[in-house]
Amino acid sequence: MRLVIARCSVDYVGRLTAHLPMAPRLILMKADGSVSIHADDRAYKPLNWMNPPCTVREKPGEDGTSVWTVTHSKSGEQLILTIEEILHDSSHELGVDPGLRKDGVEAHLQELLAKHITTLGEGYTLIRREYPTAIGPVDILCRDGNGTTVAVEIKRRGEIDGVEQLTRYLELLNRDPTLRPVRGVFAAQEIRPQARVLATDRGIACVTLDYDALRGIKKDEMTLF
Amino acid sequence: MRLVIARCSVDYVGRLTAHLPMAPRLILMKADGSVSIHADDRAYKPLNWMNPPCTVREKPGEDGTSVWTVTHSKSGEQLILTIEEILHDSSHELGVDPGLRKDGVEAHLQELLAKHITTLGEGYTLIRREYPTAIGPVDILCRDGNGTTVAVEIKRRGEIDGVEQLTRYLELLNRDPTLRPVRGVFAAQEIRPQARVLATDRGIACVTLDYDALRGIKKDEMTLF
DNA sequence: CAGTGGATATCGTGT
DNA sequence: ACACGATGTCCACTG
Repeated sequence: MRLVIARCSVDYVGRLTAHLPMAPRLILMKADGSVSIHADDRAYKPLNWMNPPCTVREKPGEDGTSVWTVTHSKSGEQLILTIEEILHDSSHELGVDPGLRKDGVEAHLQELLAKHITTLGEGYTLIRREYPTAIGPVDILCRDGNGTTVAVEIKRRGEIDGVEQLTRYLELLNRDPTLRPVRGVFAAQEIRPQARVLATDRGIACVTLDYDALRGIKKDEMTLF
Repeated sequence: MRLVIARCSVDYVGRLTAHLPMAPRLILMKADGSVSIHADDRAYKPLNWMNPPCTVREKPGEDGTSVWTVTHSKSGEQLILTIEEILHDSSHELGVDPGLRKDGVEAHLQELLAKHITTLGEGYTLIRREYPTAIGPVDILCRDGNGTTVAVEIKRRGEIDGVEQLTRYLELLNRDPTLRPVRGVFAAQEIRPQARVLATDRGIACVTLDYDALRGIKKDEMTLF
C-alpha cells in the first residue's frame, strides 16, 4: 500500500468525464492495483478512483509535473493524475487481510429472538440457542405455551434452502422421544413466496421478523402468519 | 487527514455486528471526523468505517494496547479499534477540496452527437460545437438536409429550463440574416413531459438520445419524436 | 426543483 | 444457494 499526499489534478475518462482541479489530496494505491483519490472529507468515499485490474504508467509532464496514467485493463477507462508536488510518499507491506467477519443480521436476530422468545407467542420458553444435533446446530430450540418443543430456523432472507434445512432438523428431532413432538418455525426478515408455500405445506409456521422491533423499540410489530 | 498504519483489531456494533481480527491495516481519519479502516485490497472500499458525525476517544487497553473508540454522535454505533502496534502515523493539512466537476454525460453527449450529426437526420452537417452568441454558446449549430440552420441544445435530463435556454438562443440567432431561419432541436437522454409540451408548442423538435447507441454500438437506436 | 452526499443495502455476477 | 464485489447508481435529504 502506497500513500501519497500530493498537489494534483485529476481527469477521468470513462463511463463519464470528470475533472478535479489542482489541490492537495491523498492518493491511495493498493496492492490490488486500485487507485483512489481522497479529499479530507466525504467519509470513506474517494473523489475519484480506478478499480482493478488496472495499470499505472508514470511519465514526466510539462513544467516539471509528473503524469500518472491509470488505465483500466478491460474497459480502457483512464484516470490521469497530474502531480505538481509530492508532500508525502510512503509504502507499507500489509499482507493479506483476514477479512471481515459479519456476525451479521442472522446471528443478531438469533440473539434478539432468544432474548425475546415470547414474541413467538405467549408462554414460550427458551431451551437453548444453537441446540446441537448430528447434522448441525438448530438455531433456537424452545417450548411453546403448551410445553410442545419448537425448533426455530432463522434466516435473513427465507428461501427454500432454509425450509429444507429446518425440515431435516425436525425429522431428526422428532426421533428423540424426550422432545417429540417437535414443531417447526421458520423465521426471517423476508420470506420468499416459494419458501412460504413449502413451509406451510410441511406444517412449518412462518414468522416475519422486524429487526428494529426486535431491537426493543416496539416488540409488538412482529407479525405471525 | 491523519494516516495511521497499525496492527489492529476492530469491532463494529451498529446496524450489524462485525469483527476484524488483528492485522496490519490503514486507519484513515479525515478532517470531517470520519474513520475508515482499509486493507490492501478491495479497491476504495474500506473493511469498516464510521461516518460523521462521530467522536474518537483514545484510552489505554490491556497488555500495552491502545483502544480507540469511535462513537457515532446520533445513532450510538461504535467502532472499537484495538491497536497493538503503530507502524506509521502522519498528519496532513489538505484544506477544503474544490470538488469534482463532472463534465459528465452532457459534454460527452455533445461530443458524440457532433461526431454523428447525421443521427439527427440525413444530410445534416455540423457547423460547430459551442457556437458562440452574446448570451452564451449554443451546444451545437448545424444544417439540415435542406440547408436550414439548426440549433441543438443538449441536456442529460431535459427540463423546462433547457427549452427556455434554447428559445433564447433561437430568438437571437434568428436575428442574424446569414443564418435565418434557424430551427431548434432539444436533445436529452430523458425529456420531462412538461418540457416536451413546451418545446413542441414552440416548434422545437425533441430528440431522445440513447447514450450507448451514440457511443457507436448501434447508431440506429436514436428515436426522433 | 436542483444539488449534494451516503449507502455496512441491494443487486448482479460468478462459483 | 451462496459469496463476493461493485454500484462511474440511486435515493433521500437539504436549501
